[in-house]
Amino acid sequence: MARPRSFNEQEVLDQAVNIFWRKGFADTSIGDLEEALGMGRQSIYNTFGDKRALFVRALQQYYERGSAFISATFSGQRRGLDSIYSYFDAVITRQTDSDERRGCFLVKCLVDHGTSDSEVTSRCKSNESLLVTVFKKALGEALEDQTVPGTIDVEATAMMLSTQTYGLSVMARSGASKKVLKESTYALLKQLVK
Amino acid sequence: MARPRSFNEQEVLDQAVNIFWRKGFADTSIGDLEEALGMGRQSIYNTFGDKRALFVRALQQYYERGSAFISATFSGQRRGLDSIYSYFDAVITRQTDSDERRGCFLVKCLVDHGTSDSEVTSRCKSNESLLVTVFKKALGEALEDQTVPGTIDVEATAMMLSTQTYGLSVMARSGASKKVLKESTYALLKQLVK
DNA sequence: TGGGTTTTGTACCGAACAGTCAAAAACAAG
DNA sequence: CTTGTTTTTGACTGTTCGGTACAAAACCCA
Repeated sequence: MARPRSFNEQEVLDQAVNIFWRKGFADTSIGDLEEALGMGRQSIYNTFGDKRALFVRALQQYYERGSAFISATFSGQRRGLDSIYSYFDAVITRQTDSDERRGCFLVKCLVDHGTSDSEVTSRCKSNESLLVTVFKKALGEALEDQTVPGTIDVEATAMMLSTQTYGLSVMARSGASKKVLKESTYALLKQLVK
Repeated sequence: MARPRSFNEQEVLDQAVNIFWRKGFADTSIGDLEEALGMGRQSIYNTFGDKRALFVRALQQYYERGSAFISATFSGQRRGLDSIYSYFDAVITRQTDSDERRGCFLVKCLVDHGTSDSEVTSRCKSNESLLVTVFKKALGEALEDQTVPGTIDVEATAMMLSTQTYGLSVMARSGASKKVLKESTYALLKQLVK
């Protein structure tokens, strides 16, 4: 009945994440978006509303993929300390495999917009609490398996591992190599082993 | 011989840090700076050159103060694990004592500008290597005192503690309370004790 | 092939931006 | 008080910004 769209919405949102990640929200102009998304100005406004709404959509897509990734990593065959190891391995690989997209987009948004932007903080909080939850689950399993000392504070340790995840993102952003990040992470996890 | 300045340069730079920290570089207009710094537009351009130069000066001042703070903390009477504990205590207090200035300005700049801005990254790198250096020194002392296991990898552990410092800054930015940050940090440091 | 609907390209708008210019104001020294 | 130097004030400029209006183009269905 009508002219079909010449773009795929999810692919476009991926490109939006890319450019917002690289330049930040304020420094990304509509012209930049036209070029990066490969669509005209009016199509952008038709599809997403305005620059801000497009940003939130992009952030949402990134968040959903990240959550799925976390859930998948912690619900495979691995359990306990193993799942924690493999999660950090995957995170480090993800965060160092591209020269431009270093770190975590959620961390960038969080640091960018601080506590004032509820659209940003709500997604970051959700991500964080998911992370704490899966860490607690894995630590609980490790306690069952007796691979960690029975004296650890599960809640605080899960928080600490989340903090380390944030730290890795900043480290990656500052250009740290995969090797350094892995050694640093192993130095942490080795201390956990019983 | 001439009209004296009506402002103190260091105080003005502090205010510049404040507003750049709160709004980010791109979102801070010259008008915002006039208001925050309490000086006219032409005075800003006379004194600092342009917006970018002012930003770099502000960053530099923040960096110098931070470095002095780190050096001071690790050259007091405390040594070994004690100095590491007191450093994290001080960091956590600094990063949570104000509702607006949460986290670390260097981390914000690093995440903001990524690896592309050499003026930013050089200061962050300097800060990071200073931190790694003092952590290594403290861990070396702890080894002498036999308060940590002889098996630890000093280099990797120092890196890991720096990563944790970055992580704390992001956590603080996301609104974590002083209590949570302390518990999380203690969960980490307790694992280090022999 | 032609009508109806949606997408797309182009031109455009007021606002806000970083930065400049010139004149006025404030001081120190004689 | 006058002179010389610097800071300050405020108006101004060209550019870029996010967003809009409108018409042309592309497509589906009949």
